[in-house]
Amino acid sequence: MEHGEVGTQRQSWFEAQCRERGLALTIQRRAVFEELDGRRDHPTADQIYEALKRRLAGLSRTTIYRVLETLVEAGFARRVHHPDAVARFDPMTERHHHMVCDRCGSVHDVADASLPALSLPPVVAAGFSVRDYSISFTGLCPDCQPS
Amino acid sequence: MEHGEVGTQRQSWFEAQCRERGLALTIQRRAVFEELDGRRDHPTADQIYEALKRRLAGLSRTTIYRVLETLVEAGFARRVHHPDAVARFDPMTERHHHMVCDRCGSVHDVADASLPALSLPPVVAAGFSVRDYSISFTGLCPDCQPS
DNA sequence: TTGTATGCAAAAGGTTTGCAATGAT
DNA sequence: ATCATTGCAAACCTTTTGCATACAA
Repeated sequence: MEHGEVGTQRQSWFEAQCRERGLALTIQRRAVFEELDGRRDHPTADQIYEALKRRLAGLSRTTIYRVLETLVEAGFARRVHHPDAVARFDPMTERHHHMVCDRCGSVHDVADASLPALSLPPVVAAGFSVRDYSISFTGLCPDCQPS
Repeated sequence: MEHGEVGTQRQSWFEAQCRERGLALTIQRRAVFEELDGRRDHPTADQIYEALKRRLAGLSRTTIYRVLETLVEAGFARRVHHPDAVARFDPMTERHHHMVCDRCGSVHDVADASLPALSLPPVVAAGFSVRDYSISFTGLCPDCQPS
């Protein structure tokens, strides 16, 4: 399953995956996955919560934290590497890169096409096993450009 | 001034830089810089505090946060991009890369020599100005290898 | 002496935990 | 019916802020 599929397809895939792994399909899990998957802004737990609380009566922040943790453990999402002290989440689990704004902290996906074809061999330093890598570009986003 | 110089040389350089910029040379600033500069483990503010509190009677956590902020603003240190929700600091301001352990979160410097010579042209996507980049390798550190 | 930096206390965020109730299978 | 998951409340941890004091220049 790749990103770029329409929402319902991704959602069906998510549900099938959960059933396969014995993860209960709760309304909350469906909603958090759907919300995260539909965003490209690498939201925080609180942003997910704010986006869903109207729709899901009685929704708790605690649940958001726990569901996000579950999604990460199960490989449906990743934590974004970020300089600020707030956890941000990314629904893209395939290798890709980020542009992080030094001023506002926003995170943007970097289109692979704009990058030179990188095929970095994993660095196997003494005792490390390397699974993947990700490049963080730093600088200023469009909104933070000095005028 | 490059990393790898002996401590006292770095310290003199730091003090000269502060004078040049009109930054007051307090005992706390000296101590935080010295402590951070002497570590390769990308410590949190609290780890710096714990390391210094015996030596500096009455030292406050608040000061550590403020001094680290000052060091970052002045270009003496950087915030490390990290998936956890705690700020980590790095005394190496030159371009370099990291290996982040998926399990324990530890951050290790990746020796440039073990990397293919990268000379990535900055990605200038629509409206972004790119200042630098850093590669995060992910996987397991020696301590977290499955036996 | 002047103004910046520190320490304290308190507040503000962000995240985690215990436990009872709910809900998915 | 059973076990996992949720919601609540409270705790915990990290970071920030206001203000008076202390200290570097």
